[in-house]
Amino acid sequence: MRFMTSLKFIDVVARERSIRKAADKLAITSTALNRRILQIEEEIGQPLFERLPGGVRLNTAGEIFVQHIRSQFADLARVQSQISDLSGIRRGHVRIASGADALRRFLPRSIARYRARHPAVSFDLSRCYGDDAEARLFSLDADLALIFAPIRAAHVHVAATLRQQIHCVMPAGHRLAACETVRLRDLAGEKLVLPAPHSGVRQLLDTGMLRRNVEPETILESDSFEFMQNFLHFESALFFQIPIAIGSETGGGADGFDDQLVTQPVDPADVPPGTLHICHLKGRVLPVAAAKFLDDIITSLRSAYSDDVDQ
Amino acid sequence: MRFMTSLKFIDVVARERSIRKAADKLAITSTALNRRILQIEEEIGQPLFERLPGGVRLNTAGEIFVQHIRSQFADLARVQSQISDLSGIRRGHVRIASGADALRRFLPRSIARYRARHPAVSFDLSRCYGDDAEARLFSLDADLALIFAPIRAAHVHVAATLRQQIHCVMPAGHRLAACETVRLRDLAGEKLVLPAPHSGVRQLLDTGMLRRNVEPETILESDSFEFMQNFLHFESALFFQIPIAIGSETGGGADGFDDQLVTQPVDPADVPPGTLHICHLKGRVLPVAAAKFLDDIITSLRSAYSDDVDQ
DNA sequence: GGCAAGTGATGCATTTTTTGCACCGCTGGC
DNA sequence: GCCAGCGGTGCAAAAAATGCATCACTTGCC
Repeated sequence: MRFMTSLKFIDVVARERSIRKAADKLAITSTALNRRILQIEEEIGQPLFERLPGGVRLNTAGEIFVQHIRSQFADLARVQSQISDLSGIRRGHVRIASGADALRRFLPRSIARYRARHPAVSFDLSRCYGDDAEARLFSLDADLALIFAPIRAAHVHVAATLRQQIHCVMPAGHRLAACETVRLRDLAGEKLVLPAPHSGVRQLLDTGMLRRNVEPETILESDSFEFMQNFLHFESALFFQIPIAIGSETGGGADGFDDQLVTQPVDPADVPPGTLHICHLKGRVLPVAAAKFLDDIITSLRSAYSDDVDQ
Repeated sequence: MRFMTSLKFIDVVARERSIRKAADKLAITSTALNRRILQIEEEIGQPLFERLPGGVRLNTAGEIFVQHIRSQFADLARVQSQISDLSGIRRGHVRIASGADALRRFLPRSIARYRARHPAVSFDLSRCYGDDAEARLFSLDADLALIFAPIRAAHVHVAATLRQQIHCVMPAGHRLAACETVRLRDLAGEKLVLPAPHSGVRQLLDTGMLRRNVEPETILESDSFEFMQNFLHFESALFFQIPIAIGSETGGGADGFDDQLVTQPVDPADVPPGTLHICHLKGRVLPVAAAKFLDDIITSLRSAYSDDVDQ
């Protein structure tokens, strides 16, 4: 897209906060890049960057303009995917910002199923936490976000939500495996592996523990499901997850999940269910591919979790 | 805006439906223009125009792309006005599509008042009827529209409405000038000058006449207020208008209005009040200047017509 | 204090891109 | 069957973008 290069350049300079670094990245000379920026600033009639000794930084006008540029790029992508759709083949690129929960089992399966029908659609998955995901939506670096945490930003539109009860994962044969639900008071004396402090699961747990006045024995903190899962092979402990991360939505719960581990729901009276939010930027028209994929995962969630899905 | 020229070119070609005509308008050679178009079509990966023996025409992909281009231009204008606003001076350009009613007295006064505060804002007024106005909003050739007619298009957002009773304009000393309201049955035997058939006033009148079974003696049809007004100096007749076209909102009703003419409201029992719609394209973020001017006219309408304004 | 390394800006020669001219092939109307 | 109008193309000239060398400046370090 030759007619967008100058704008792309400005976007990169804004991200790199340096003309020379951006020039390296764009494989041109810093002088060429510098002059393009000066030219556009002249056309706009105002500088877009503050010149600092160590580089450049967007000023207020620049912030506004770069936001405009990004929305133009996103809109152009939408237009292209819409045009490609005319020829019958759905082309496009869907960029998803997701927490580790949905990224683990749900999204791989969903994307594979979607791609089986539309092989010309490519995907971009980036794992990130709530605030990051919202920021990525806002900077138009992501089309969709799946966040297991409260939504704070006002400019995010929640297309669907999925209620998820926290589950406790333990070695098969653990004494708690027999109970129907796990109560927090049962955790006394158990060794716990907790998720990272900023994760949605952790925050729900913390609130519950505080309320029930339970002081857990935390032996580890990790934001890696794989790590926790494998750790339990060596030392008996408990960790926590939500069903969508375990992949039980295909039924059974065994489905490829570690044979040596079992999961039990934590009692909702102790820890209330959290909410997975599936969202995109408010007011934005999504590219065809992203919009259809969004439909796709909502219907697939509904078929798996029916009552727990809201729109 | 050098980085938008190629897009502007495509827009003009789409409007002119001819590369050569567009090239004339853009003051370049047809070959240069032709090649720019071919280049962009190649970058898009699909042709945007059908080549006909007598020129070119947008194909479906082109329609989508041109709509994108126009929204880009509108958005760029918004960004520029927003950036200019940072420096304290409000710059910008507001394009208004309006019926003759509001264009006559209300808009000149409103715009002059606005420009007194913001001299760097320029305006573009185009008189057009309901459907045209909606089309202009959609093709982003207008920011605001003031239409005294029902809104049909779904993509139009109505920011405010103003109820307006049809008034009857007659020579001073006319026998009906004494009545409080004009009933349709009083019009029997009167010579009428009716507004153009597609005008909102005319359609309300027609409905009322049909219902009351009144057969008016129509001696003229005109869509020009000036014509009708001056015609009454030579031949005694009646014509119809809404208050906003007469300019009575500043109080009194005389205010520069023809001394030899008086206005009387048509009885609402015979002809229901119509609605002036003040609208813009749904989902669009208006440039600062347009948004503020919109606020301006809504508050000025409210102070003049209070109860008849809805938002 | 001075030096080195980093930044953005600028003059000038070079390369790349765009433009204009002349011309082609084609279609529709007279 | 010709003619006017259309879009498309080869080639040379004009214009724009680029790269190199260099400047002015700030910061951190010795």
